[in-house]
Amino acid sequence: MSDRNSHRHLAIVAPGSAPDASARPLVASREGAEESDLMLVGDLAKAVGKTVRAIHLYEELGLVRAHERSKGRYRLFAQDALVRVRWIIKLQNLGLSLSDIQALVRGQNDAASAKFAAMRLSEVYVAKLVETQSKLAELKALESELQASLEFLSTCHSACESEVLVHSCPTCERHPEHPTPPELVAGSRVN
Amino acid sequence: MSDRNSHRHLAIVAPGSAPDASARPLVASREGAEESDLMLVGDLAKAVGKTVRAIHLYEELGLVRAHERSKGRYRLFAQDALVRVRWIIKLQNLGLSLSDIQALVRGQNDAASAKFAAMRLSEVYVAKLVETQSKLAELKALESELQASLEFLSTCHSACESEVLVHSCPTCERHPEHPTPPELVAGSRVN
DNA sequence: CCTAACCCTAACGTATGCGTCAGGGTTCTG
DNA sequence: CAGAACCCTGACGCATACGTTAGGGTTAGG
Repeated sequence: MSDRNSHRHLAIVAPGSAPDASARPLVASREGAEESDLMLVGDLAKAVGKTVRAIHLYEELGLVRAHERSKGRYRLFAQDALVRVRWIIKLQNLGLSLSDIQALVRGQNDAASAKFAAMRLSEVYVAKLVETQSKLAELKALESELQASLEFLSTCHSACESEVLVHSCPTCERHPEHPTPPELVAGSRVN
Repeated sequence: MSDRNSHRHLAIVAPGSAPDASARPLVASREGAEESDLMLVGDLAKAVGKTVRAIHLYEELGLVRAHERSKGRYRLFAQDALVRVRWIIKLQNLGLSLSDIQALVRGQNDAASAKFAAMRLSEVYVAKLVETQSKLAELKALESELQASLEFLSTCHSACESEVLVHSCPTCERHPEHPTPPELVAGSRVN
């Protein structure tokens, strides 16, 4: 946590009309259940597990927006920025690049109606669901291969002698359960 | 497939001793069940779904080796190169970088015994198994979120009117099953 | 011998997602 | 008012895994 952020007050400047120049509490203390409305970029970053640089980048790309700026041009983020950045992170984990996300955001912003926006979003999510499911299948297959390989290799640990060299593995008879070694094992011995 | 590779013969040059300069069939036809022993880099690349450049890179990094070279310095790969490259690809899919794989290969080559090599390999595979399982968990969670989001969004499609603007979504009452929208939906509306 | 289709080496280019200065303000505490 | 701890805006740097171009041989068929 920003050690020194705990008792801060910043003056804001309203975005639309009257530039509220009067000092007003914006970033309150974090003690107990007391939660403030606005936060600095460092707070946002820490809350979502990203760096300040990353948040800056997202803003540059139009993926997040500060709710307002302090008099000193500090970015002041509202709570919904947390939701937004977490959303970005999830999309990244789903395999979207930042420019994919940029396109998605634009599509949402440009949508004439909520219904249309929902349709666009659905299209992307359907595609990603399919991709995710095939990734899942692939990873499950790899998981099985790893397990089979580890089982195979455990026999090497228990039944093989220290003098045996790798190059004689092809003629090894110590793996009754595995007539042929798993690919993850076979591949390591080729060269 | 290399369209023109189908009737090739290359003279080889032996690696160790007598440089067998006599012409000898090396890359045979691919028709029917006839399979040859050696292949050119392009054939290997196509067989594993990588580019020639990628194979070259793997060789540079010491991850694969051509069995021999033709008189004209063409790389001639044996069948086990297929096993090897597929192994490399699987390791990549498991999240190892090429230099991780390089280290792994060196570790295997340097291993004094088969048993020791097996132990080293096991260590890597155990770590990757754990990683893979947590990735699986993460992806499953994302899959569920996608499904929940799509279900939520389908209500938008069926129950929302075209005139409704996105900004009024926060007060929408059309989602009885979802008191609060899924994060993948909520995040798309913040800005 | 000619040519299409490959292959070789060397080396620079590319896209992504931040990391990392540099140079200079801002806030809040004491 | 001093100082620590942040924040701001550029802008260049970086690692990965190849892509691409350049310039030049090689193979095998016709």
